[in-house]
Amino acid sequence: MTANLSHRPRDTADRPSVSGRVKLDELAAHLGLSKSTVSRALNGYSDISAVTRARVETAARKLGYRPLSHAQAIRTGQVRAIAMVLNSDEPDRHNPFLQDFLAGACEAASHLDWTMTISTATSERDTLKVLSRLFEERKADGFILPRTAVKDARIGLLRSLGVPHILYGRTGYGQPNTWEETSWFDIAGETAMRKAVLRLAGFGHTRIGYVGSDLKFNYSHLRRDGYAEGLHEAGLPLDPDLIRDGARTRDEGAAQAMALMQVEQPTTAIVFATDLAALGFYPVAQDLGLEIGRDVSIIGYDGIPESRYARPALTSFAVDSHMAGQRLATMLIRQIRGDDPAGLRELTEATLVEGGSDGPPTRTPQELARIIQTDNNHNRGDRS
Amino acid sequence: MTANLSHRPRDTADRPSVSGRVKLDELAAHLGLSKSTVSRALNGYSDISAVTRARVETAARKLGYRPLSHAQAIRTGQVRAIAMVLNSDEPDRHNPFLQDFLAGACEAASHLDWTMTISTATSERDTLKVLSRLFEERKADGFILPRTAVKDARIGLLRSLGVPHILYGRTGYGQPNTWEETSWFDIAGETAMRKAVLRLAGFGHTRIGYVGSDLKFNYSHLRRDGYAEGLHEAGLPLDPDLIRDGARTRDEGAAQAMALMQVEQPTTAIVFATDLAALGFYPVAQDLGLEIGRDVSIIGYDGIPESRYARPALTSFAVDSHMAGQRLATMLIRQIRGDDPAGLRELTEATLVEGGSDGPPTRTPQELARIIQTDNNHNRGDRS
DNA sequence: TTCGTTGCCGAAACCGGTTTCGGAACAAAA
DNA sequence: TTTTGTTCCGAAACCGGTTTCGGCAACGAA
Repeated sequence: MTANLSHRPRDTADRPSVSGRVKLDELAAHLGLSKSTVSRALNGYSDISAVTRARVETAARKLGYRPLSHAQAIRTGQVRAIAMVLNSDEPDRHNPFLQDFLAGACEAASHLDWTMTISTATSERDTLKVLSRLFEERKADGFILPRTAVKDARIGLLRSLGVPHILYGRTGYGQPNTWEETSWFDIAGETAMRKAVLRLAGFGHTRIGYVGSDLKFNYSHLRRDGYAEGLHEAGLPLDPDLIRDGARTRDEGAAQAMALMQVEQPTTAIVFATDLAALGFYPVAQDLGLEIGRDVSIIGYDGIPESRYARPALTSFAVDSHMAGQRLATMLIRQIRGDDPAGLRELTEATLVEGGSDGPPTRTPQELARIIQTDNNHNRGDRS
Repeated sequence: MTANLSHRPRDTADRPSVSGRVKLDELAAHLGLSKSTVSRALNGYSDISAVTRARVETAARKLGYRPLSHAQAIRTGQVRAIAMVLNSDEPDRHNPFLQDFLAGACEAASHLDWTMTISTATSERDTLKVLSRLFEERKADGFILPRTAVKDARIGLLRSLGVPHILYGRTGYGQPNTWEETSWFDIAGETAMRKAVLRLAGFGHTRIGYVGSDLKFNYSHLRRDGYAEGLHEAGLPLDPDLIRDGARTRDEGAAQAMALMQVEQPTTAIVFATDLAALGFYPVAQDLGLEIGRDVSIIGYDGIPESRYARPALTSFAVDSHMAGQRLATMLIRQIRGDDPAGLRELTEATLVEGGSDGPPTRTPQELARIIQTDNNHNRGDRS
């Protein structure tokens, strides 16, 4: 094996390197230029003549020259990579949108010749450690922070370290100006919730319940506000008993919805902060003897694919994860390149996707209560 | 605040650098050693005395020294990163397991102080380009190739480039020794399919259908073989009419299953190569007036979360994506570090998760045909 | 005492790019 | 003709590590 090596002729500069890769040296030698000139030509310096630049560029393309990113990084300090740390601790972590989101982010990053590195953590504290390590080793130049919390330790850490970052979601609910200089991208869940209430009120519903999500996340507060605002606009009273929070999963959504229905005056409609919680309501409704879309109307939020396959299909406000990933990646890269973080903010809206899960009320709360009472006795213990 | 700085004596090497980061130089100066000694001490060279090594290690820990990965890479040629390119073109790309898989892979990688970079492509050709770029710029030292096809262009490319890679799934079905020197990790879908048939046969079914997946993927062939083998072991005849291939999505699964039922002699049980296809059967069964688990038995494969929430819950062979990611990452890193690829192979099995979707047959094919005939007329055109 | 060894460390080259700086060539102004 | 600018490029420093190589002590053996 090694015998080959000793027999090999002494290499001259023009010959492609052993590894097959063309190096800057070799490209320069091929062109009869110095490597500094070639480098500057490729990086758009203005002290290179137009003809030389053109020559260099065509030669680079022809020889397939591709600079090693880490070799560039050692001088420039940038690895041209952004990162995201997922918390695999969450109970609702089975996010079917992850691939869409990543596709959007990677697409945008690739387009600018950047890459995306991801990592996972098993807790909030672990997340901070992973973020630190990733940046200290310069595996990434900046971070996308998904699932922002009301009080989010990640933001403080990265800000104190001076590391570029962008939030997917706002933060600091109730503490104005907390995210003064932070850039973010978000989808206005509050607007969707407001519209959901108005839609239901437009159908004629007057008792509209709300099942919210984990209040540690910022979006939960905003969506609840949107629900309240919708009621206000519709001229309906805000009844605290109709608000149930903390439904993170399907089962928790089912439990909270159940709590709204098994009372003297059940709601005729429910707005869910997440599709997952809304989907949890389907078996519950069946057990209670209620037909979704007729006896009781529900609206969800997220637009997860499963909601399209529920029967009836769930009316929901769909989020464009692909676009979110794309915007976040481009905005983050722009920030790393020097843009002012405060200027990098965007708020978009979810789009309503109509299903068959909502419509005009067909029952009064009293009638619902009666159905639930009788039917619940029948089916009790029927399920595991 | 900054006043402190100006009063400070002209800096000797001991002071931490401006950026806050401790560099190897500074660590060495702090210790009164040369940086080469410190580097060798940290990298486990044998020509460093035990006491010196210990001193270096504690100092490094205390000062929080963390080498820049790209600075190391320039000399070592390794960036300590593995990558995976997802094809976001697939119709069944909404993989709820992605996060589990990534978590497993990242966990294993982090444990060895490696990282994971991901990218997406929009077609098969695009995938090849992305792989090339990623490796040429040395964004990664090796690749995990998910969703192996029977004829997989990615493998040829990476092999010809001499790039380390590992397959998630086998390849080269029908062409023995194609993947001679390639390392892979896979879950024996064929075994699961065989067991599924035997389970159904054990229940007393004699007409067992099969709905397979896209034959361009290697696993589709293996699973179909497993189905055939199961029939053989059970002493049942293999009827080509009971085999339907190419169901990539829910809807396609529904269509193929429908084709198995709307005949003179419907099957009393169906084995699905994927849960997604099996879930597509639920509304179909309802339309046909059949109760899943009684009138017709079905078994799926994958163990996606939705199958737990179907009613009745889908009996399925569950795949441990987290483990898969973990094994693939560790095996790939081991390969990059010099292990023989041919020795790095693993085959595990999926685990049966019982739901209520299968059981002893309660109808003969003739009875099923009659039910379907009448009920189908009733419900025709009932759905959008 | 002398001559290898061996253990341990420092100096310097090296990796593949980027960036600074100075200077040659040439044109325009004095 | 000399001076002053421009334009454009090469030499060399530089980034922060890793690796090679040689040398100095200390030690044991002759």
